[in-house]
Amino acid sequence: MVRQVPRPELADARQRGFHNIGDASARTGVSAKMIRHYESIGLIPQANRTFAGYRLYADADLHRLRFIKRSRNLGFSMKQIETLLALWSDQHRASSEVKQFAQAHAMELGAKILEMQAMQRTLLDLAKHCRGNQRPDCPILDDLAG
Amino acid sequence: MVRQVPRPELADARQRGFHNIGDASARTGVSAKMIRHYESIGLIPQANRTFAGYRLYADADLHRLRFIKRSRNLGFSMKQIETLLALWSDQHRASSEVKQFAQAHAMELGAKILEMQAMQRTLLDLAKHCRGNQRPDCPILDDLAG
DNA sequence: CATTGACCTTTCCATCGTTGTAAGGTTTAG
DNA sequence: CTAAACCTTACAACGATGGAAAGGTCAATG
Repeated sequence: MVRQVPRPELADARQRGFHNIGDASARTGVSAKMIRHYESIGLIPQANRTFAGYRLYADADLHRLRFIKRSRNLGFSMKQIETLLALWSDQHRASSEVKQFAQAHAMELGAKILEMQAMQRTLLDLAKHCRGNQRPDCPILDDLAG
Repeated sequence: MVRQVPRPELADARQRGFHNIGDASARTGVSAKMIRHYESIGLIPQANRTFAGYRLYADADLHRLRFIKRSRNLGFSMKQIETLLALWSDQHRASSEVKQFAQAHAMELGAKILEMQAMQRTLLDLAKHCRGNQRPDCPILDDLAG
């Protein structure tokens, strides 16, 4: 009676095209830490495990992780990425929906940019009026003080 | 034997020009919550108290709170504000020190602005190539998917 | 076969600035 | 006297990430 392999070991899984979390991290640029985190908040499905408890990722999972990574690079929040992922997997959604979503985010970014530019302008303006010498009098602090 | 007033009551303190935390908040735009927080992290000195434990603020304290508020509005971090407050109360520091500090922060802001502008450009570019109609095909998601 | 080092696991904590909540004491106006 | 509006502290949460601890597993050595 030949005993069956007692556990689907990691090496087996790898040969069948699965990746452990370190591999997945290296291939997607998402840290193992964050992969686990994304799983915990439901952004990616619960990973299959080896009998030893190691997470296993198929190529589709890596694909999803790269999608998340790219979205983060564009400044989308986790909540927004949740929406993007839903749109991505919804074959029937209208592209206008996605376009609107992207444009709305671009607007948000624009608002933040304007805000920061205003800060920067004020700062540079204050600095311009400051002698910047050895003397203590400084319009920058004077302005902050009101 | 005339009993002395057992506690310096709030009303008394108010008449002597002190403000309770709600007052201070209203007059500075800093929430009571944050005033307490700033005290806990040492950004402002521990407030005097009435015998009942209510915090009391003098005008100088309000001044300091407004300084903090304005600095926050310019995007300085708490740590940076700590430095600014130190510079503010240092009568002997050179104005060049303050100017450099302000300019350094302006540079930081500039870097973040560039980053967000790049995100925005990419997003708008993607959106431009998306039809935005009833059909499901969408270059935005295609790009995010890689 | 034993050890070692590189991996993996979970759990907890920290960051930063701000807000919310809960449970209780104080003041003030009616 | 009571109710509303204040105040107090202590704790938790947000969003995204990193770090550390304590322990199990795997692969390649000796």
